[in-house]
Amino acid sequence: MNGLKQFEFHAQLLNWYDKNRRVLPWRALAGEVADPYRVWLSEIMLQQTTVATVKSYFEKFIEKWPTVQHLAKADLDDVLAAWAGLGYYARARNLHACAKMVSDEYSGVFPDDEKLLLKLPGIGPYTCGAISAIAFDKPFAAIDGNVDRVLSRFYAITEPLPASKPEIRRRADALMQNNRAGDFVQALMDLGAMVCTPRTANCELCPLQSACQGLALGIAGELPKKQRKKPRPTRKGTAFIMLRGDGAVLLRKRPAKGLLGGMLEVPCTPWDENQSIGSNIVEHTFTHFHLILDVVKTNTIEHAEQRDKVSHIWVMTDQLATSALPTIMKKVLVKALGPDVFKT
DNA sequence: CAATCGTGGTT
DNA sequence: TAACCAAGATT
Repeated sequence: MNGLKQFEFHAQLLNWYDKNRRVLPWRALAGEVADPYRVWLSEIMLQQTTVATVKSYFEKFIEKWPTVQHLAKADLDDVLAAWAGLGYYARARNLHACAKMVSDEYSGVFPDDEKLLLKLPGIGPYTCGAISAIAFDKPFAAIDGNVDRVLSRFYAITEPLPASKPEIRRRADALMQNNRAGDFVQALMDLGAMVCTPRTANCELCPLQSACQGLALGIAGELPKKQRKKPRPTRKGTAFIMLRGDGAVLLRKRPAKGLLGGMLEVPCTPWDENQSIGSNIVEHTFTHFHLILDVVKTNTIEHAEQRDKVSHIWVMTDQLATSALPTIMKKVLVKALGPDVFKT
């Protein structure tokens, strides 16, 4: 970007954004400033999660809890139940904790100071920047996976992620201007989502093509470089289905933190790599391991009582659809009770 | 810094 | 089809 005439990155990208504006439930109309509550809620949901998946959850949350105060007053179990299926359940726990802090310490008004935003649970560097720019129109960068990719290509950054993060951060900060900060950060992400995509750079469609260093060097499609991820081990276990005479099924609550923290589960043996199991199985892939569970019906409660008795609860099967059950446990229950148990 | 933490879709 | 990816945060 040191040619005779500096490439107008900002203007070119915003022009493209205006012509390709996407309508999303949480996005304000042109010229309007968004509601910080909706921006925050959507940004938390969108962490490592696709737009298509988030839409229905966002609408459900807004309907159930129209303001941050409503959410603050909710029971965590209800928030977890509404979040069920969306994954990364620490987000739901932090969401609720953050709502309470905003409600109690900031009178229900999200602070527009980035240092204060960063202190709130679940708000890290990306989400802080996104809220600052989108909700408060402040010139703070919001660097997500899209921005990593777009800027790695535009500046031909060949150092692999995450080592290249500091350079990407410097580049992104340098691009921010006071004018239309929220639109600009969303435009950069939209460009990565719609044009400069992971497998295909689509440079012929890009408003930045004339100044893209990756394109000029013919390496845009190869960037950003990343280090390979470790292979996932396979763990196994047995899930015990216990049905009561009235049609209730025995569940238990998982510990408040860690994997599926605070969510409900069918009582299980521990999940180990060396368990031997039967053949009535369901499979599920988590971020860092693959799981195979054998689903066994039993009448003896001893299996469940090996661990914490206090957390066990009986749930009527017609209530399962609105319970805080993660996807793996829905698979287990469908395997044991049939697909109709989650029909509304 | 590297590991942990879900799920569904795409190639 | 196995790998990769998605508007990351936390420890």
